[in-house]
Amino acid sequence: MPTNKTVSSKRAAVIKALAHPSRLLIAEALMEGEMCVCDLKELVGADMSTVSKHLRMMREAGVLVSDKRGLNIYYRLACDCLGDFLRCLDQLAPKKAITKSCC
Amino acid sequence: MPTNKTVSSKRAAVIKALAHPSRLLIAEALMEGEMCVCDLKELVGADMSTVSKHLRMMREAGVLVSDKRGLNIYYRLACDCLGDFLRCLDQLAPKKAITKSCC
DNA sequence: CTACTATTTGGTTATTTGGCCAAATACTCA
DNA sequence: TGAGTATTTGGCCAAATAACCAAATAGTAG
Repeated sequence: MPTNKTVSSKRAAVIKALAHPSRLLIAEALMEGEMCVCDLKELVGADMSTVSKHLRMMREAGVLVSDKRGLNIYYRLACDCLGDFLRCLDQLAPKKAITKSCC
Repeated sequence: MPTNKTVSSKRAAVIKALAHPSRLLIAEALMEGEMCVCDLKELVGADMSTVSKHLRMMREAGVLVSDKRGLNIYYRLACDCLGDFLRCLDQLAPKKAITKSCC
């Protein structure tokens, strides 16, 4: 039986695949529909090799699925739960200090 | 107006706060209710200073809220959307290879 | 005030990450 | 076959991360 720590590690690896500005930008764009690497390169504005490595990481984590058609490789999201999660996160307010229970 | 990239960066910073085995373990534990640092130290099994730094990061990202009572500082989750998201992620299957469209 | 407890902060180190460039693959089309 | 296009891989370097230990801080209780 898997321990709590094992489960958390696996989940964290998936979450890490989304925890980078460029990778999240890619995931957000793919919520609208599939895109090829060259489109994503334009979107991110980085070297194609860099984008390719991000995509590989996301694919290996199970977040993305790829599909080769013609000259291009198209990527799309493997799950549809991202939107709800992001909407929820957007409501959070970053804090710097420790909140005291009283005032 | 914020650009897509700016939005993604802010969101990614929040997600990053969850993208570490120990930090996710902490977040999962806090889904059951608040805990103090010393409890979380036992849970994670790392040096208290290490745990404290993880907690600080999560708090600054807005994921956790802290609350000092008596000698202890209690942490709890700032949002309740984690459970649904994790259930969704658990359905993903990590892949190594690029999937061909045909067979 | 002093000792004690819980937590945070600072310093150091080893590891991981993310970026670019250049080269290698893989595949299509003429 | 050979050129051309799309993508991945390998190498390298700078920067960020995460761990521990030791020391500082804040607050409580005697």
